[in-house]
Amino acid sequence: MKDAAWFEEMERRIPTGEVRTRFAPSPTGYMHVGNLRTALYTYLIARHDQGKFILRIEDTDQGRLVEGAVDVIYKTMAECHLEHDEGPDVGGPVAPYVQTERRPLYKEYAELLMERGHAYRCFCEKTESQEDSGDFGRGDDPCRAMARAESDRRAAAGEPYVIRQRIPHEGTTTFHDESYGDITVENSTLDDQVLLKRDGLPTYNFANVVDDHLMGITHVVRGSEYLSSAPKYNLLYEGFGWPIPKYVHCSPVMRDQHNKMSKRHGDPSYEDLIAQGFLTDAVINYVTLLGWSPRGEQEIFSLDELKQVFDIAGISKSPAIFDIEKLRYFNSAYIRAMSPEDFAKVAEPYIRQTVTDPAYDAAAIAALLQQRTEVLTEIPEKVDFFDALPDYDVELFVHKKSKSDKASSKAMLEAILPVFEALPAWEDEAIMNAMVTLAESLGVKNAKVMWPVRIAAAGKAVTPGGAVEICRILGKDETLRRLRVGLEKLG
RNA sequence: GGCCCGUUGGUCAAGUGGUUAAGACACCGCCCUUUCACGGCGGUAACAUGGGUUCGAGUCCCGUACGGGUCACCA
Repeated sequence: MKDAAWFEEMERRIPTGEVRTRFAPSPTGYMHVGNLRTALYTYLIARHDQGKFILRIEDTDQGRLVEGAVDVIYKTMAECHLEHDEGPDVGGPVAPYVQTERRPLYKEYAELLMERGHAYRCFCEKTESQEDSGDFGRGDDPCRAMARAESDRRAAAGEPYVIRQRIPHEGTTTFHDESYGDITVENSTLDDQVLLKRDGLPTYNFANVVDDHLMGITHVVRGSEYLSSAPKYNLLYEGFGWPIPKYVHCSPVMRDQHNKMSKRHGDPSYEDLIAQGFLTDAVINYVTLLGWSPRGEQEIFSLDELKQVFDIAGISKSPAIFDIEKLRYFNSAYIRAMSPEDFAKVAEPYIRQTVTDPAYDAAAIAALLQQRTEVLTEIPEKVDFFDALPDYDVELFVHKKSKSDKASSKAMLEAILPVFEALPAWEDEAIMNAMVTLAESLGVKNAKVMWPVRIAAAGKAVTPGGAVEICRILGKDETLRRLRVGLEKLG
């Protein structure tokens, strides 16, 4: 064990005088929505107070490491603009930021705790069944009462052991959570949890306390599943004589009344949502509002705005059900708010999935789509008629509101065909004028001419943009061809 | 099962003893509109439940029900 000077040196390194929060994922795969929300809250709490946001990788479970998972974390956080001030890739004053690289530290602190009587070695066989292992911690672990001399002797002899926390049998422990308030539990309900595993690596609970303290973390933000282990954390902090950070426990994000969002149930992760055509900013905005509410009535917030207005007091205690419908609404709002150029850029790959003819201008099509797109993935199907006129049902020409039927549609198409043919310039205004003029001369409403033109041009009832825009983009020749196809269908 | 937490419309939620119980999504209706959409206006719809405390309770206390979490050498 290190001497007092070493521990003092560790204390001196700890940054003070600023808000410091950390996002501490374990690299087990993709970023699920609950994780993203926790990361977001953690980030916003730091940024709101001009504090530091730290990324720490919790990889103490050797059995669950997933290759490439750390990269997914970096990538997702960068995409979401959750830039961290300290972390494995950027360094910082309390490096390293990966728990397996901090391995020697935990042993020192576990021994310090043992020195102070708040922990002890346990030489019992590792139990496989959960029921058995549960029994141990309640205080009847025979090793708890073992004399220190014997413990030292067996350890020196190379006998494997774990280090357990010595929880008092009597009394109660109270901890304070920023949103749940004070919570008090009987110490007798707490178990002598393992601090240092047989493999020498710390358990999550122990590594967290040591790292959070050594990294100067002021706000511990995490899921509410850790609420019940919080008393044991307090006992640990007290055992070390360390200040207790502010706890912010967040309720889970649910898929329905009974189940958390989970990959197992087929619920989307952040990556999935993006693949489904959602915009990062919309996802961030929506997820932030799942379990947190601002003071006013504004709902659309940029990340910068969130940094200003986010406050811990707005975090709710009860679980929130993820509603993809509302996400769709946010997404459409974000799409509509984009500049036409930006939207064209993100929409083009989707447009080109079905509109492969380079003669059709993707930016022009994007302009039609922007006001009526909820998710990007619905774009290909919306514009597939440009490449190939669908084999549509002739009944589409029947439309009550414009008083169109098959006979009138046929008459209108026959009448507009020569007018279109004679048009010198194929532009919106000319196309519109042609149809309006025809309608006037025939004494019918504009819609009566425009309805069949749009149907014939697109071959579907719902289209992005009206008859004019569609004809313009199709070009004169193709429009005329399609109008003739329509006439054939109408007999 | 023990312990802990939670419970306002279908969903997200405001609300911190006195309100006609906000707002948003979804839904319905109307208007606008060359279709759809967008937009505008309006509407349906909630304090889990039983006891207290109080002049007065969604708000405070106790019980009940329901839901969730936790009880690993996982995080």
